[in-house]
Amino acid sequence: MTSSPSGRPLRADAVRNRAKVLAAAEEVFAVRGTSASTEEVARKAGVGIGTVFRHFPTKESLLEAVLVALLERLAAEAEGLRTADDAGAAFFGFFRRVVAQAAAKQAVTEALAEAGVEMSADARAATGRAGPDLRAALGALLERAQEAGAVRADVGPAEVMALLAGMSYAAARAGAHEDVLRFAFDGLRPRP
Amino acid sequence: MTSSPSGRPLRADAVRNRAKVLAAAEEVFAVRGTSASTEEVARKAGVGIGTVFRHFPTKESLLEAVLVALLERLAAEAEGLRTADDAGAAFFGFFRRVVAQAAAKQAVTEALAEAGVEMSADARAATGRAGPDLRAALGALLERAQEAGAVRADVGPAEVMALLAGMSYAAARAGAHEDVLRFAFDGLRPRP
Amino acid sequence: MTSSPSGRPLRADAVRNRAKVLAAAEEVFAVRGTSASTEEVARKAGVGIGTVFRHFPTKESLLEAVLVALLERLAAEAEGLRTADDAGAAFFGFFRRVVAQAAAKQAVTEALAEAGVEMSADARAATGRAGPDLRAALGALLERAQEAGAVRADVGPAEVMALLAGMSYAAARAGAHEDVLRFAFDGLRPRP
Amino acid sequence: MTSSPSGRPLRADAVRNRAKVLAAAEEVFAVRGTSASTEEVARKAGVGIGTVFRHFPTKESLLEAVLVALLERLAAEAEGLRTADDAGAAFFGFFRRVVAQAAAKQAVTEALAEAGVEMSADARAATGRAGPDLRAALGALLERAQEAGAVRADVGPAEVMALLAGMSYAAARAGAHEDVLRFAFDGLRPRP
DNA sequence: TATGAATGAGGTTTCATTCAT
DNA sequence: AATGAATGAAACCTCATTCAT
Repeated sequence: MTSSPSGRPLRADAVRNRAKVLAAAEEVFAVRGTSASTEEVARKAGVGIGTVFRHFPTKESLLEAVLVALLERLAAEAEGLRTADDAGAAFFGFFRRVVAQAAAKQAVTEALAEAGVEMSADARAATGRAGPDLRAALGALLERAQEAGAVRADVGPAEVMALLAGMSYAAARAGAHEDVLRFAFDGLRPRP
Repeated sequence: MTSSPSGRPLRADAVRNRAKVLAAAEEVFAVRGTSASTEEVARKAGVGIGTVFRHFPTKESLLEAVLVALLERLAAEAEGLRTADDAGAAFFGFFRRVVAQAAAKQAVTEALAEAGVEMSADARAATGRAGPDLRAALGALLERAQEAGAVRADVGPAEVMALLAGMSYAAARAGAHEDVLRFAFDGLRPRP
Repeated sequence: MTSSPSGRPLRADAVRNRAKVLAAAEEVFAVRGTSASTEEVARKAGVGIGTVFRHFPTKESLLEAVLVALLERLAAEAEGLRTADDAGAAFFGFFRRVVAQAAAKQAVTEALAEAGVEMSADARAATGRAGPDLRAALGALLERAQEAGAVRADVGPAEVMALLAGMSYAAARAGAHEDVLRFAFDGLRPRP
Repeated sequence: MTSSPSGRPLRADAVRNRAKVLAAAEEVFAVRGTSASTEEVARKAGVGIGTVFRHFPTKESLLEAVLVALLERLAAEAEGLRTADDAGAAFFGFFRRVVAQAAAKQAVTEALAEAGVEMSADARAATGRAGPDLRAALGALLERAQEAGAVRADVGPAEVMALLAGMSYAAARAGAHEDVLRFAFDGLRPRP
């Protein structure tokens, strides 16, 4: 899972440092935006600037890694809800939690957008399996919720992803909260 | 309205230059993102870099001016719909057109987010009257649509602004279109 | 002659600064080798680092400009000797002076090598007309010296350029002087 | 002869590694120039970067070792020709072969220049016995060639070394070959 | 007023060297 | 002894901003 570009497994301390750098990057980019300097990431991680570049040879690759990590976390969370008792609650709850995270971490929104339906070839390459994984897991939640009658039948996973990205953006930037989600959710429910 | 930083009215050619710079900035930032260089804006406008900084003393002030211009345009459009015959069509049509614009110009999304409900003091100072103007005009459209029974009564202008920003973002980044708006609009309609 | 990339003539002060930078670069690279830093050149020239990069957008382009300047100077010198009375003295004297210069400035040798007979397409593009100009001027000197019987008839300009480059290198690095040129010159004279 | 920096004799595998590193350095520096990274040498040698620095504690010491190895090889070759039948052919043949090698490996030229007549104290310390050895062996070839009447009597070993370095440079950089050597050799032959 | 050359802080990236494993 | 991750100084280059022309 965590292996060097040469294919060999990383040394234990290298793994630790890689994780420290990634965590620091996530936080710094969330707070300061993606234009924050790599040097600040290094400082926050408590490592030398050279260490950051050993693990992520360009700033872009570091940004990508942050996105991938976020997507993987979300996909895992969705995956865990696949067998929940109440399919509707699982679906809407997941949606709600993603948006809440986005309100705290701007990067989440960008990650969602990148993972979105019609990705560019570049973005697809960048996020690797993480984007498709999330879409698949979300698709499964959606399907079960539809079967349970909690979500209308004429919605597709692509539309849900787009709504998710949009609501996350709104939460992060325009200060939207529960109030706004109410309407979005009503739009997804079967018309009475 | 168009006056130099020193407060004096601008000479005719200075007014023309200011407009040229603004138009160029709008295009350059739309295409290249806000990290495009001021120099590129000057080149596109066909003026010297010094001229750009004479009219907009910092890059940030130039970005703000672009936002304000966009907001003013949207507010004017909304204003023009205030007396439309079909209040529901006016409201949803305006929403749709804003999102369509956003799909083409990323800056629109950012402008909407900045104009959003609970703006920071900084942003408020930056966008001046443009944000409130848009919110007021949109509020009027909303109210009339609600009176006409086209939009549910428990929505406020703040929520609409947030939805607008979110859907614009989704359109610009995640490739969402009409398909997604369908659900958002259904969420805003009165429950049958 | 000295014009900006955009084709317009440079402002007077810009011309002065360009010359200062070029002179500084010549000296710094001569003393410290081509791996000397661009910052040192800026310091020596008494300008900011940004100024160096405004005139020469990459370090490579600065190195090229130094080479070109050297080649142009040599070509001009050779050109001036075209009508000298004693064609043999003109030829050998020029050769000698070039080697003496090379002993002081390492860059001269590199310039000669770049200007040499079978240049790569890259180098040709880099040195522009400067290399061919020098070869042409040197060729003229050679021809007249051959007609005057001072140089053997079976030497071509390409061989002379190669000898020139080689002797310059020897002078600069291995400390060769007049003693060594004696033999090289004897090799170029008609066999008695 | 091959001992670690600490003076102790090396283990057999350490000797092998030292040789691997040296061979890799020779090739890498020949192809990429002396600014190639130490890391690339390590990669080519198939060892870790730490191993390179264990054997050659600075990059400069590695470069020196490459030079010394080249000089030793040339000195050995010259040594082997000391008793050749045709002293003139031996001398000129050796000269020719050195130049041919230099055309392929830039480092040869630098090695020759370093080994040249009036070395700096630094360079002398660096190349150790290798420079003097080559000069001595070349001097012997020269002397015998002079006794045989193949080379003029007024040339000294210092001048020959300088010519050798210069012609090697010309061969490596300016693409000179046999054509140019003809004239250099004629310059060394007795005037008829 | 308009121009664009000059400035220099700051960003990304490389690499010789050190040191824990 | 060998490894390769960590280090950080220093390189190249960009760009918002200032200022002489």
